[in-house]
Amino acid sequence: MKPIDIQEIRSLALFSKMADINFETLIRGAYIQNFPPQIELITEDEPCDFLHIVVEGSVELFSRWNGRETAMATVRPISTFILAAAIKDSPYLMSARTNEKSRIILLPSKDVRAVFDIDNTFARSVVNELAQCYRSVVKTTKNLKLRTSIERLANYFLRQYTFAGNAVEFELKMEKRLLASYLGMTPENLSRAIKALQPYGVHVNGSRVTISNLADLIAFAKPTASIDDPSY
Amino acid sequence: MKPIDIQEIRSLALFSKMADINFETLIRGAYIQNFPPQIELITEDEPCDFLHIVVEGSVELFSRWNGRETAMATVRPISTFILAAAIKDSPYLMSARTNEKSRIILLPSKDVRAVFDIDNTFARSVVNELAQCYRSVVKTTKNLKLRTSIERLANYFLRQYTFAGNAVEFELKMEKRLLASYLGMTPENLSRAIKALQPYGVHVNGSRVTISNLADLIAFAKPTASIDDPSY
DNA sequence: CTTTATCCTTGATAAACATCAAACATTTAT
DNA sequence: ATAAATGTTTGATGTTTATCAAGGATAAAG
Repeated sequence: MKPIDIQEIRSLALFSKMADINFETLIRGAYIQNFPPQIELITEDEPCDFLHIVVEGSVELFSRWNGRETAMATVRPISTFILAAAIKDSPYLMSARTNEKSRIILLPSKDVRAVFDIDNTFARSVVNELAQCYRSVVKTTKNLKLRTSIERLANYFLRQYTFAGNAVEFELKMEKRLLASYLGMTPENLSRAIKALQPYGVHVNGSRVTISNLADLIAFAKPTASIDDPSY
Repeated sequence: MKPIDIQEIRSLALFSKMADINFETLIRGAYIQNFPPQIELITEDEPCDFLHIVVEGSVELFSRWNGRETAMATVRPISTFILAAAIKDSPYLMSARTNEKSRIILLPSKDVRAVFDIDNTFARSVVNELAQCYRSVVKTTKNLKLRTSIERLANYFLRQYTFAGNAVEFELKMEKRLLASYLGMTPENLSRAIKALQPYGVHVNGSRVTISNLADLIAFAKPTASIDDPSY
């Protein structure tokens, strides 16, 4: 396991512009922990004690209601999660569990709020991060309400294609049942949705995805920046 | 039509704490306009020129994709909308239209960003507003992914019951077809969902809703703060 | 390497939800 | 007040998606 590179944390957009002394304050109170897979890190409705930073591995944000559960997002290195709850000192709206062995930095949310109160640059970085998060969830809502499950899958593949550097062959980064939950469908439905995309030149073998007819897939999926472009 | 009460705007959480001189700057550049019903105020994917404040009437935020359309939220006086786009200087993610005759204040987003850059108190208010917006959309996503359409309607009625001051009789604040879209269903399906709630003591006559058996409705709807409490 | 557990797929079925068309109600405009 | 336009409800039907059960593949554990 490689050591934590504090400079890498420092260079995150959220922290890169703040005063050294305030960054020091955050780091001084920080914990770093290694977690095995499938550990529930936080539970929704509980008070927010820490701002989390995923340094290695990956974390699933999910939510439960009435015995049902749904995946909300996957957080990968290096990024923070539950910033809104930490700043507002509100209960978590989502739970989080490790998907794999993960290293997590825990910043006491009390410290985060204290620094937020005195460091104007940090406060502005928080604005940018929150605005980004907000827009991301709005895109998710649009995706859910405006598209069928097959359309959501097709556009997911196209986003992964772009993320992989316009590679027509790439690996799924999560288990299919997790992908299904993330896309708002059952695993069985995902299996069938994959089949339904074959006529558009998409083939999935295990976790390997091959797009053999990009034009057809795009014509079917009709991707749009205001839903599918993460930087938009 | 009553005149604009600047003090009322000033007292919004977003503006109440900022320096007078900066509030002046915002107001100096502001336009106030009256719009008839069904006017499209902003269109998604267009650059964000103004932060909007609804002073009278109501505005529907909605989104289009591939010939489909869905209602995302309704904005009522007095509150702002599309703050994230204004601060980030990013294109709108949603379109907006007046639902009824409405008065809207338009603050040039350039001014908003300029004041944001110099007024630290305002920047912090923006954080709070954005965090609130973010959490609100997360709740919407949970509502959509974890509940059936009938469950969403039942919980909507309970939220309105609470909003009306625990009144078991209240008026729907929007057309049913808009409510249907907001809840992620068709108008036909909403009609049937209303019927499906009759056994739980919910009766709807025109726009008048009567809850005759609150306990039964709650038992069915299973409301939870982390989805249904707007202040959570 | 074999066993065991977990995940994935498939088929059959059921539930949820959408679409279409027509009747009915309500609102708006003349 | 009346006609026209728009919104709502209902019934019939079709599509989409979920559930249940079983078999097959894959990966982890002994």
